[in-house]
Amino acid sequence: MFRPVTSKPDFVAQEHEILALWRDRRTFARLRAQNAGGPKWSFLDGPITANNPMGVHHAWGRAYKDLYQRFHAMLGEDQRFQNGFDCQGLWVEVNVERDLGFTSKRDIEAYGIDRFVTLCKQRVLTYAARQTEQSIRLGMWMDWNDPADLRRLGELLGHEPSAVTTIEGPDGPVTDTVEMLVGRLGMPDIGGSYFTFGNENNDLIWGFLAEVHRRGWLYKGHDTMPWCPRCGTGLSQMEMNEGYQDREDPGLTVRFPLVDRQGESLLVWTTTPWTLTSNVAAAVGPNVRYVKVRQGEDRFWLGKGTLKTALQGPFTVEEEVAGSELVGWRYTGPYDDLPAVRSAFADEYEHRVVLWDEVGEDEGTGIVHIAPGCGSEDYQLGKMLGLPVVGPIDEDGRYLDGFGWLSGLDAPNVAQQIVDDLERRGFFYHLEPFTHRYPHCWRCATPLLYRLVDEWFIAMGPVYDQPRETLTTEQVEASLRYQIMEVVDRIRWIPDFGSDRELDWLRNMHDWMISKKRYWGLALPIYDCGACGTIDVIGGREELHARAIAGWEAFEGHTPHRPWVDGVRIACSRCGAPVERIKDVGNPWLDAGIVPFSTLHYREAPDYWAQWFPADFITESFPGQFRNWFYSMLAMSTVLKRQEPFKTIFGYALVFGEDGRPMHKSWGNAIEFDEAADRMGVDVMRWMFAKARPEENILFGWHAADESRRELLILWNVYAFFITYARLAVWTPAEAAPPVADRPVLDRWILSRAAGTAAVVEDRLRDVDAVGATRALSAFMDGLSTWYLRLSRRRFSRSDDARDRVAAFATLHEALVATCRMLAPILPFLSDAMYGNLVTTVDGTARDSVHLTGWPTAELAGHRDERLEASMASAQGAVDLARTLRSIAQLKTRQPLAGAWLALPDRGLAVGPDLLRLIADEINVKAVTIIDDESALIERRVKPLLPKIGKRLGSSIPAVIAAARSGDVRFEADGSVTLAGITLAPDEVEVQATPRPGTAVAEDDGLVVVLDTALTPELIAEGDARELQRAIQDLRKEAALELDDQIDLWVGALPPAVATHLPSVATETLAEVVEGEPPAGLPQATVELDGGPVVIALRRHADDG
RNA sequence: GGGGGAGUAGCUCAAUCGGUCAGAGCGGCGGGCUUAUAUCCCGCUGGUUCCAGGUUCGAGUCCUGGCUCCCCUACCA
Repeated sequence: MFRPVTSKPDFVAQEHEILALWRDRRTFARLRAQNAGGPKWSFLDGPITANNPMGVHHAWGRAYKDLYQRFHAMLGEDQRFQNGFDCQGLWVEVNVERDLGFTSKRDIEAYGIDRFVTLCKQRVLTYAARQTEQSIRLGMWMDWNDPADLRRLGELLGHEPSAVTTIEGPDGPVTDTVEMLVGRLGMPDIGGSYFTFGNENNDLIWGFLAEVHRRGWLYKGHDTMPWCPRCGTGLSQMEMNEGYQDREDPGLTVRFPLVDRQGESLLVWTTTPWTLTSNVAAAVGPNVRYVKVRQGEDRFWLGKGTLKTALQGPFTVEEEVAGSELVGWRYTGPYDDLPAVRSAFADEYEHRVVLWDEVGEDEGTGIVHIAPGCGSEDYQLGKMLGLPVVGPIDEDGRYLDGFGWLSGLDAPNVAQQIVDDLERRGFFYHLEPFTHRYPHCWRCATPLLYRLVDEWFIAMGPVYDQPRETLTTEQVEASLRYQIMEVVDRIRWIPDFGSDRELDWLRNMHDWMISKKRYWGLALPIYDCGACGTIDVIGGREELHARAIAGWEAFEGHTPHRPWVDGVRIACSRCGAPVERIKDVGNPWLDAGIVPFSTLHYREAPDYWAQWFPADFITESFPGQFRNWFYSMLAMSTVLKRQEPFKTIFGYALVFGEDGRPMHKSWGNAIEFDEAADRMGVDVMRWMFAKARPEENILFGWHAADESRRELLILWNVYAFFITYARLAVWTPAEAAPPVADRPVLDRWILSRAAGTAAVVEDRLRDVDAVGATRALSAFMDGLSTWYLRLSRRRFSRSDDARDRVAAFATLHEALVATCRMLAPILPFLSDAMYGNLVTTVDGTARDSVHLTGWPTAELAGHRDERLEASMASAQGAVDLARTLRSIAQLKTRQPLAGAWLALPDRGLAVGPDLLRLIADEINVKAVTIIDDESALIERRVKPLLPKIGKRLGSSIPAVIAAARSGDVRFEADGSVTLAGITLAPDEVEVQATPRPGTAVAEDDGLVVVLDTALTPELIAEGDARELQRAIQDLRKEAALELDDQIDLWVGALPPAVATHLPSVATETLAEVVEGEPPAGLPQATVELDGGPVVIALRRHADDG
């Protein structure tokens, strides 16, 4: 017997029960064992940053991951399920700093890098544990560590990292120091999630960097780069994107007095007053005209096109020249007296005017302040012209020594002091706020500065100014970016615009800045010899050991992180001098990019790697990843193997609040994952996610969840109905049922629909189209509930025909089980809860989870009957039309009518007696008759199929359409038709029936229904009987009686014609009619019948008397 | 600043190769069915398909220009 089922399910509680079942029965482990050795489908998990609890935006992507892994598991495919965590990088550091109340890198160094790095590791372990729990709650089935183990390691790490401890692995216990166990997480002997801070991960990146160096693509760049003064680090091009914000800066116009032209000055505009200390030149444009203007005693030079905007007050133009005329003029800089400037200018340099193509007149004065120490374009220009460089600020954005009163001040905050100073010394001209887009640190929102730095880069190779297909092999060999593009071409991008985005990024990508002047991250294995300038790059831990000349003992036993690895020295490969590692750590996208190698055991098990590489599938949110994970994987895989790291990539957009804005705590539209899981349940969430169009942002909120839940409740109610009546009837699947071919048309229809849906959903999911899959599933569930079940209810509840009843139960059972299997990848909890009751409780030999069953397409295929499905669609259309007619005629569906007529479009459909009976029942008429186009009620109409004839007929189309509309048609013997003198072949038109004017009919796309609206006394009496029955059922419901309670019924005086129906009404309502007046106090009601009001009353029939 | 995409009902979105009447869901209003249903069905309401031109027998769809929004990209001083 099935377990009883409530009609008001608590999905959340049920999900927790299912989680417990999966755990107790080891369902996931059994699934993997079942599929072991099957065809491989390689999924690679993009690592989630283990730095905070998981958000609902993560849940969207992780729902996709789980959906497709479960689906492919149902196809019997063998998979890797390894979960991954991203661990290293500034985002973790920033949070640890915040916890400690630190404000600068000096705080970290004073605290101790070793303790700081340990805290970073602990934070990662803490949130890895938390995210693991949340992912389990989401229903994900992945290979990960017991969260308790991660927490224990984190705790031990804080106390005694070198203590030896033991952890349970898949093949037995593993013993090592705490620190090394943490470094070995995710390796085969320990199992579970991979962590990008792992030893193997770092080691393989070293190998990658050594290879890059071997090919000559690694270099140290001296340049001005965007710099975050709070984080004390440069930003790579990848990181620059998020942080552009509108910002108001001082728009300052200063005067640079000309040395050789007494009383004359250049006017120069800047939005970064702090860079004025570093001015070495003023640039003019070759195609810009310059004028000298007089204002009072002053003479100013500026671009002609900027006169109106740049100058304040009245002026007189005295002279006009080309930009080239100004070149070479010497001027006095505003900060020439500062010691740093004096020493930079020591070899006789003087400020002068230079020519630069980029100068324009859109903003400012047409004369550009050039400070090569404070801007990268300035730097390039300065390099070309041999200008001195004055770099004014340190890592924290403070002025260095040698800048007089400015030394020690925060550069971004000195604008007002500089203005005051310039004003006092006569350099000031005008100040006006200026709003522009300005880059900010993506991590801490601090406005960036441009700072002179040494950083490490991977060269991307030249960009050729020619179409890619015209490149020679030599050109491609010389340019990494084009090699990556070739790899991109071999990947399927979904949605397909992804490919263009990635190629666009690669075309515009500058050299990849991989260094960061921070603490927690990949230790770059670069050894830069101070003695001879040789650069050695170490390709792995073993190589480091072999080449170490000092410090190895102290390092041994530690993970390859700062500060421990910093103490190891090697001998320079050229001059033999002892060399230290550079202090920088690596760009964190290196960590994630190596994952297709490190997690697949590229180094220690090449055969295994070759089986799983490239991945068949990855999925991540598109925004951002083109230049991050996708890019780094592509770059590393191209360098190491010249091969695509994944074959298909599915991208999706962002999760927004229900109000269409990004989720933001202070806006009140943010929803935490845990809260969503507790209140809406994760299946509801997963259904929303699966239905959402991936290329659009999803608007996530409680109302959307309610809509989603309603859909699941429809299914649940079908299921609850089935269970209720199967229990009453004591039916189980063991009972022999008639062959499907012998079952009623509705049964054959719903099973055909199930078969068709399974095929469509499989096709859609294989094609990574969850939207298409959910649409097909929604349509199927709707048909199951509102058509199949609604029309079949009597067969379950009170059928006299035992054989028919068994057919109904068997059909609905099979349809529901098929539904569970089709829903399993999307709704793992609901589907398994229903399946458990539908199958496991009654069949001890069946698999005990829906997730262990295979995908059902093949099993259902025999049920498919597409012709029947099309005919049923017509029947449904006919019912809709009849309802419309009833509504217009104000005849309730309860009122029986004598008959209806039906005309079908000419589509070769067969609506046999079965379907006519079904339509008749549904619209409550005695009989439905098919009419043909000879009937007096309708006439034939021709619908020209425009897409077919349009090209052939051209301008005569309007006449053809007009003729078709007016019915001016000649039907030819061969089936062709003539309209407006033009003959159309049979396959160029569709012949439809349409109503002749003046009859009571409804029509839709050739389907015509005519309703006999005449009421006879017999029909009215029958309608009254139905009304009476409904009132009794209402009253039963009101009295809260059980479905199978017998009742005593009192009915007031009825007209004789209605009274004849009373016995059947009594049967329907399980009533025994009692004569006389009802006892007082019983539930009663008044029914408005055609013959007048009638009072009814009832009570539960006493069991024994 | 450069490049790309999108504008369809109050909201979220459909509309096949250019094809006859631009449709759903949600919302609102009215009605109906129902002892599976907090479901569902029917009807009504709601549209200058962003604007202006053009191509075509025919344009939501293609072309040109404009407006608005989004995304990508960018240190123009």
